[in-house]
Amino acid sequence: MERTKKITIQDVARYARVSAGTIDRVIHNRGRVSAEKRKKVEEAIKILNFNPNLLARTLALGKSFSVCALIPAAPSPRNYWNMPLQGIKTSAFRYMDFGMRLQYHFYDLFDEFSFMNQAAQILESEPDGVILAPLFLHESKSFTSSLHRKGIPYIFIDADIPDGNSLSYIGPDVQQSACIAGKLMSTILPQKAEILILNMVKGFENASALQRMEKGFRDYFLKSGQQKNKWIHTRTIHSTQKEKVWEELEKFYEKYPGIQGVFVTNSNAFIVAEYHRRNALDIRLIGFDLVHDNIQQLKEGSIDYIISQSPVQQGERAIQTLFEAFIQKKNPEKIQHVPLDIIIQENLEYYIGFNQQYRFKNRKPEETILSNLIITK
Amino acid sequence: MERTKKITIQDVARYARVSAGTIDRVIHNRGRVSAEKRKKVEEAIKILNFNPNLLARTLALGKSFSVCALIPAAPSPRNYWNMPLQGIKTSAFRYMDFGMRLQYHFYDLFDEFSFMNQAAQILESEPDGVILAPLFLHESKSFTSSLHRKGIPYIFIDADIPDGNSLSYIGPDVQQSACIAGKLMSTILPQKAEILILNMVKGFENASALQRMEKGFRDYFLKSGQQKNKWIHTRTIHSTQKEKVWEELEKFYEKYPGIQGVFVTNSNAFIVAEYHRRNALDIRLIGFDLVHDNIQQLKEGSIDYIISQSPVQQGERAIQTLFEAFIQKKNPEKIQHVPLDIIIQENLEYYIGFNQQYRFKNRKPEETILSNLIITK
DNA sequence: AATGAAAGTGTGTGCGCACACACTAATTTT
DNA sequence: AAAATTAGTGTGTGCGCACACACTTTCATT
Repeated sequence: MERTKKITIQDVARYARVSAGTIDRVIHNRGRVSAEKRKKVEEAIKILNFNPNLLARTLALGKSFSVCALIPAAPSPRNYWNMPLQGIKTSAFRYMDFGMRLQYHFYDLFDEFSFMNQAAQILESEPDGVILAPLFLHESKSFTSSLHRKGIPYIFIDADIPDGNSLSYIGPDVQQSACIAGKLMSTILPQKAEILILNMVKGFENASALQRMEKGFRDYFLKSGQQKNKWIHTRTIHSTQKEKVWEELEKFYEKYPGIQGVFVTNSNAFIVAEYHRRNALDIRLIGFDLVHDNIQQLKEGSIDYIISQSPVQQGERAIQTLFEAFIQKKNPEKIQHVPLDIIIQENLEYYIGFNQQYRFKNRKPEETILSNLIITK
Repeated sequence: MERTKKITIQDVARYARVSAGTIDRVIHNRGRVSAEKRKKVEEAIKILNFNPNLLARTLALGKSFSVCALIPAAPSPRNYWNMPLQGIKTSAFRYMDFGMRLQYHFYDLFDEFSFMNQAAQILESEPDGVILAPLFLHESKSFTSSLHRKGIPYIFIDADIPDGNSLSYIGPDVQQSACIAGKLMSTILPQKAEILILNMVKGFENASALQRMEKGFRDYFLKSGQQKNKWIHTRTIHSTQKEKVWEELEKFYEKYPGIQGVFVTNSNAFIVAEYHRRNALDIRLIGFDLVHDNIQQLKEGSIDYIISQSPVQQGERAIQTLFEAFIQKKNPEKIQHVPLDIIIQENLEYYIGFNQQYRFKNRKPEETILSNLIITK
């Protein structure tokens, strides 16, 4: 714990034989510096390897950055959308003293209007940055173009809308994750098999993601030369309600009784798993995301593989990216893919434990984040 | 970017009708405060929800924390040990302004003496914290007990030596990772099969880890009721030299020609993969860690699965943990398991890409970290 | 009753930086 | 040629905190 010294602006000033003010002008390109001294200063900075102290800078500026997160509401603590939220919360909490202020805006997964509503609120509050999960394609596009017009940077998480204007996309490579699903499916099915790709969406969601998902899955079998042995169907059920889905499944299985494997393209695999279990169907099942019900079904063997797309990390990286952009003036990578984790019964506990660590670290952030906020001007 | 205001020590002082100095005394338990005022202050802190600004505090203290990392040297950039190092570097860089000073001490993976040598140097420099990969059991124990005596906290990464004194262990659950290997192996082998667990160690390494590894692997087959159908051998080759290993392998395969799957318990699976390829042996292979040669062999199909134990993250979390312990006075979790990633040909690219992000973010940290260091007292 | 120590409290300075302001010297304007 | 700009530079203050120090009050000691 010794007292050490980094090069400070004063050291540079002494070395260049000018005052700290001049150094400051050079650093921030504020002009009002003669060419001669500017050169001297730049030299000194280089030679002494001066790096402004981020703490002092932030403290002196005393600015704060408001960040809005626009994500689906998690109706229960077990819901998938709690996980990115956890990541966002913990990370934002960490950067609070740096002036990061976080506001959540939740929308109803099944209600475009709630999305638009919240989006409008965000636009009104004129934040410095936005993190959003663009589940509704059309509405998201409209929202982000408004943000772009206002010069407010935004980050997509979970799903991408490649529009060239977003600060970054943080999430899985959809096509790739589907390809992994294909590989895993092929390891648990016989040579010849009939497979179902099952989409469950309420209605008007980001359809291109579904297409890329399907492509990735089919591509695996194509690339590995199995397409002749695999008969792959695709079905989209426009609901995520248990009864409705079961009904549709019943119809489908009646028509295609030979199905041996199902790939569910979102986090609702457990609904299918339950159906299989109830009807004593021996069908392999692969799905996404470590939500509670999926975990249960994996434990009981009704789901074979779960692919997890680091949801907590997505939230963390989003905040981290904004922090770096605002405070450190970094230009982030346009695309930040997150690890895709393959979960089976045997490693399940460790992923759950890992998430709990996050939950633990994050005991009471929301009060502290918001109650401290007093806007003075 | 508005100007916002958090509760400051002055606000609390006004509220409690005392001076800032008194608040400070209460916060730091420095005594010299009457019971009456102490109570008032504590109340005020609670009511106003005062959280000292970490930036200002760090700035005012001006202390720095020296951290020593004791890990194996990475002879080439492709070496496994570069990955934890990357994580350590980037993370330490991030906390530089908080006073974190990092020093690397590398030891030869095959030379206990170099370990002891470096360890002695560390003890002499009396750092505030130590991160070490305890590959040599005996030497590590001796080193950490010295650290303990001196009151220097230390963190194990990669492998654990449960001694009750370490600040934390950050790494995989060895037994669990082996269990996953078992599961994966069982998906790619026929019902009845003969399997080899292959250890490759130079000599006097942390043997308990090997034992737990073997136990985890065998346990899987036990738990899943396959032990009667699987004949599992264990061999330990006391070398990691290609020729030597090949020689031993040849002998072994001659004796047991029925081997259909090999599980290599460290990052040297590629050596075995090459042997299989050269001799056109159709043997399934599972190993650890995304080192270059393993990646190659996975691409070419000579390795079937690679289990990766988030090496970069290990380094990051280690630094992060020390930061939190020093700056935020947090008590870290004693055991921090990292995610175990299952890598196949199809998701390989994404893990590599992910690592490259780190490498990119980390362009020139070492100069900056060390050259700024001037110890004044 | 005088002295001193100890307990209790407030003030002032510095951490490194950003920025407003004051000041000087060199131009330009009239 | 005097006045008014403007370019170029240094000084001072505050961000929120920790800590040294000065100061006041209390109470034991002689």
